[in-house]
Amino acid sequence: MPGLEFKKDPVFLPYIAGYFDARGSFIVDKQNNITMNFYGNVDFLEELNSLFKVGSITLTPSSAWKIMNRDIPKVLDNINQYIIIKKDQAMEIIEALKNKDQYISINEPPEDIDFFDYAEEEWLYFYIVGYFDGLSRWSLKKHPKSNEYYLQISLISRYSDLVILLYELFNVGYILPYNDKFKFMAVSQDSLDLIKKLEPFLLNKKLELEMALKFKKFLDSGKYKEIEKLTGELKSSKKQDSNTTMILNLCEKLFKKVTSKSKSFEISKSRFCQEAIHYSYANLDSFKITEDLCGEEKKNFQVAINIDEYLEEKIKVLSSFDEYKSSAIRRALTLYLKDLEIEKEDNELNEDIDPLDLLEELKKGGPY
DNA sequence: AGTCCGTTTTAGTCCTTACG
DNA sequence: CGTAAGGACTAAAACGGACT
Repeated sequence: MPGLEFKKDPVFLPYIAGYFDARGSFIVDKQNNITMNFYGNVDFLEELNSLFKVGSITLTPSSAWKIMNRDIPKVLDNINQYIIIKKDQAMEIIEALKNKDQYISINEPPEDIDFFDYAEEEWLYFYIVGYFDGLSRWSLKKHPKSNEYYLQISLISRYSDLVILLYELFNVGYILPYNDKFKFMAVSQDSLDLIKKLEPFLLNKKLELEMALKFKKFLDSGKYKEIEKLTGELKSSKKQDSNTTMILNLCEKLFKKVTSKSKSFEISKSRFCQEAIHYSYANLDSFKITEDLCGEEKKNFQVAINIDEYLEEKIKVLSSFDEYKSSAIRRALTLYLKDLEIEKEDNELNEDIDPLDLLEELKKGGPY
């Protein structure tokens, strides 16, 4: 079978449709602007961009090819007939662009889709390859007991049919339940067999493929030191250049407090956490004796905090009393919340301080 | 094998700004 | 002055290693 090329042909277009179903999205904003997004490897996205000659590439926070409004049909008309998961959305968008509808509503894709309905279609194979090229994850691992190295390729999807088709088409791996989804897994020999079959068709996972082939070569010749090096390279290549956002896990109790406080101050949760870090840094003695409010509770709630270099430094200092950055920040939040309560009581007694001024000050920069 | 949780990566939305 | 590019922000999903 011939390989895939960036061409508007009946092999490539179903592939792109599969890719879009896996790693694409339609977004309609408040001004009714429509955006069609593709996420993935920059080089791959740039190839797409130059093939269709519309849209633009953005690099932060993760690389994406964005096509807006009137440009969308130039891409969508090519692949619409092959789209399966986002079919309804695609039709909606096409209609809306034609009729210049006032309000566009995008519905979630169906919970369940019978992909075997398409089993007769010759293009389904390329659709699945595209889906795989978009959504699969590759990593080099070392078995903790036997110290054997292996390549692991996984793909998580809510559509069981799709996962089963992948498993049946390539005749490798196994399927596991993953929360309310399904996880296709191929490890060791299975994953090597899989990439051998898919090698000519992978356009987005070129880097991963290159790594995997190198890995196979080193494994065959027993060069384990080289494999170690490769594992490191793979990890660092995956790392984002500028990681300015950190995600903090909170228990429900603390999350609710942070949410309501930041709402009443009309600042973002991120900003509130920043304030807490600055505050704790300025009050180290009290910080040291403050407990993490979440303790052993499950930490299922997430808050995003934007980190600049100053904040980074302060977090480092705070977490030097603590095992983890996260628990240090949770303690900082606990302290800040407690002291805000006390401050509030004081202010009610002190008429010299205008609470509105205090709020303004907080919005500007807060008590560092 | 399965769970937990700190951390990283990906996805989705909003907002400012540049530009015609 | 409206539009869209692109960055900023938020949220969700997933990873990975520890532990059992």
